[in-house]
Amino acid sequence: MNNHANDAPPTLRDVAAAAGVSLATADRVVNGRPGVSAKTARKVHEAVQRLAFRPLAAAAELARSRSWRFAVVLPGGGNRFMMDIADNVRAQADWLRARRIGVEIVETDVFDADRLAAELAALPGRFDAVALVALDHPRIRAAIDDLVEAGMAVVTLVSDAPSSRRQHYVGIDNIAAGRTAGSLVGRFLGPPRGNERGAVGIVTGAGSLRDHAERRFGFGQVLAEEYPQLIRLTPVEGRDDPDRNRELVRRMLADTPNLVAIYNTGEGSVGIGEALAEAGLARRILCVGHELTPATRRMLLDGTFAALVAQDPGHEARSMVRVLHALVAGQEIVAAQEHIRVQVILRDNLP
Amino acid sequence: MNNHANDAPPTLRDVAAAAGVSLATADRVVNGRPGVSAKTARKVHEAVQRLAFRPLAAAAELARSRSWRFAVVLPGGGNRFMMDIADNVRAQADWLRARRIGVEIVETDVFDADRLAAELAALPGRFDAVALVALDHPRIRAAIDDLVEAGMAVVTLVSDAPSSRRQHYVGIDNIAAGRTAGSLVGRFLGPPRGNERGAVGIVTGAGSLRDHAERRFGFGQVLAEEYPQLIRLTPVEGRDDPDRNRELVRRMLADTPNLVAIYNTGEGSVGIGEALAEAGLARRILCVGHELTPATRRMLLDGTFAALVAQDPGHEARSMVRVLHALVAGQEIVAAQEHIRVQVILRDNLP
DNA sequence: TGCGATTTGAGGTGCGCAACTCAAAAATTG
DNA sequence: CAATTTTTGAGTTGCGCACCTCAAATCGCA
Repeated sequence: MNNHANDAPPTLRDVAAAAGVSLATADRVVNGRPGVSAKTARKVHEAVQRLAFRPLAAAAELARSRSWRFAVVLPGGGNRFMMDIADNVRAQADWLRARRIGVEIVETDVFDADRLAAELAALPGRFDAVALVALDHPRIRAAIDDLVEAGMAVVTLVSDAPSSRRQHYVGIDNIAAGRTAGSLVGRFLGPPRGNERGAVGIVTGAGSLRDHAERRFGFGQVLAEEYPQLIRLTPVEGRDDPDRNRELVRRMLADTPNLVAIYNTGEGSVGIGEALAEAGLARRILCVGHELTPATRRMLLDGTFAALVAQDPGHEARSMVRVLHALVAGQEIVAAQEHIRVQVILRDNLP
Repeated sequence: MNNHANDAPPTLRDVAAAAGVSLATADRVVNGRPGVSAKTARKVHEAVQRLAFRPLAAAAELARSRSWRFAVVLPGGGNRFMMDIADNVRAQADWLRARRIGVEIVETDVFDADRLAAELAALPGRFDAVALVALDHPRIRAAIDDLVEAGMAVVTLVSDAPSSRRQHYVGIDNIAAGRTAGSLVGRFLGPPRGNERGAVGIVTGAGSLRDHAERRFGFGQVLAEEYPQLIRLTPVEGRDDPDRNRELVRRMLADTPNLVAIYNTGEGSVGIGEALAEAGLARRILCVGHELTPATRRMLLDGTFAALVAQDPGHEARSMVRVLHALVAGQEIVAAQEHIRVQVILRDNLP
């Protein structure tokens, strides 16, 4: 199926010759510079098509000789998953250096809209592009739009702000993630036994982050549609904090004798495991949570958690950098490569 | 935590200056050319460390001005998953051209060891590197070792030949994949009801491909350890052919009144779905299979299959090319990026 | 026809590195 | 010590492209 077996890839010089124009003109057309008549431009474009010309990536990059500065705005406060992302960005240091890309990680309180907005407003001029964990808040949306207005490339990370003008979102479909968790809970519990209706507890981080809200929504959807025999308890907010989660689950266990499962939409699952262990109910109440951390890995192995719904922080860190680079350098984004999967992790397919 | 805020990355020229040697000497050391005293080499290495020097990828690639030819040896015969891999390789055409990499896809009968070995023996000279779906056979192992001996980079794809000297394997851990399928079947079936012991049918492709054998092994392991109440039927071989599989499952249904689940280690799941539909047993017998194709996607959506264990052919195609390129160009392989995940796909997290 | 505006060609420079040559300097040897 | 070998420096070339200048050619229009 190969057309031109002729090995050496064509250069811009070849294109110019094939089009019957000078190198300068071919260059003007290919790089969209002005001062070329429509007719000549067409000749060049045809030659590009015919020869399947692609500028050699290395030569183009070298000649352009630009360097880039990216900012990555992450929530501070020891969130394990966010630390994983930061570590994975740092792990790319060599790769980034070799491409003249400088990345600065900015830690901030993403729950404080004013603070985050101020942080964002300080970025233009100092950076060419930003990735941020977005808070779904009008002020943040406006701040993002201002960044785009200022000519920066902006991508959201992990939690999206779809109504803003951000160019790209690096993260999972959180409704699908919630639905997946719902299906796992429903199927793992199995068909109802007799007339007893089991109750399912929902532990969540905070109402203001879009990702958690979407997960709750997807989870509720599946349970309502497919497993109507299950009673969904009102979600309790533990702000991703293990200690708060422990306390909340203690109370949940005390109040709900028919509790059969717990779903945690966010971090701090270890608190849930502790509360269950105290009550001697580990492995007797089905638990499904999110994200693979040392703590959740342990609880998956010991059976406290039956499954995790996860996204790969390494993939996200690499994808984010690639996307930012493609955006600022005007390159194409390989959609399939940048699609972040909703992973189901059982004890048996732990990475 | 940044050390040298000084923005512009150091060049080899800077390294030479810092080490107090000439550019030529610095170049000799960095590129491992002979004729440099140990003492001088040390000085240069120290300067490289101190300045955190990395050759600019674009400049190095441009200067080397080499082109590469890769061969990808895939099984012919319309296997959907393999076609997906081929398509994903072709989809990288532009990316590959821009890096002077030519890829040729070679279709062959990987089940025929002699034919495959002959095909492999013809590669040296014409190609710099090979990726192949390996048959676990002494003759193939020898053929792979010959390729490596001839100086080619060799990676196995999808099915490994660990005892050969191939430099890398691009694919999933098939034992883990089988275990995952086993856990899904066990958990989805739920606790035993009364004294009835359900039977689990196993449909497999062929004994000679290592990937299928490993999946059967992992599946059997989990069922034996965790779900002893389930009876495992003797695996039946359908050679990944839907028609054969349909016939085999027809017979299985006739012979096994207590059949509760079917696991297919390979392709051709659609035949299983058809046999179940004929018998009016779709959605009543739990099915778990492998790989996401149009057919399995449909059966996942209509509930015939409860889950799929999958690997991402796009990821594998891209990873394979990256790894081959890194191997021939002497670059580093980013292990985390190249790790292929064992994915669990439910109706809710379909990509 | 002649004028100015537009289009095109020719050529140069630099990006950072790999790879090479040749001569000079230093170290090693008999 | 001289003769040799080893090490080092200085310099060149080319990779393919982006980006620039300047002059020549062509065009449209009055």
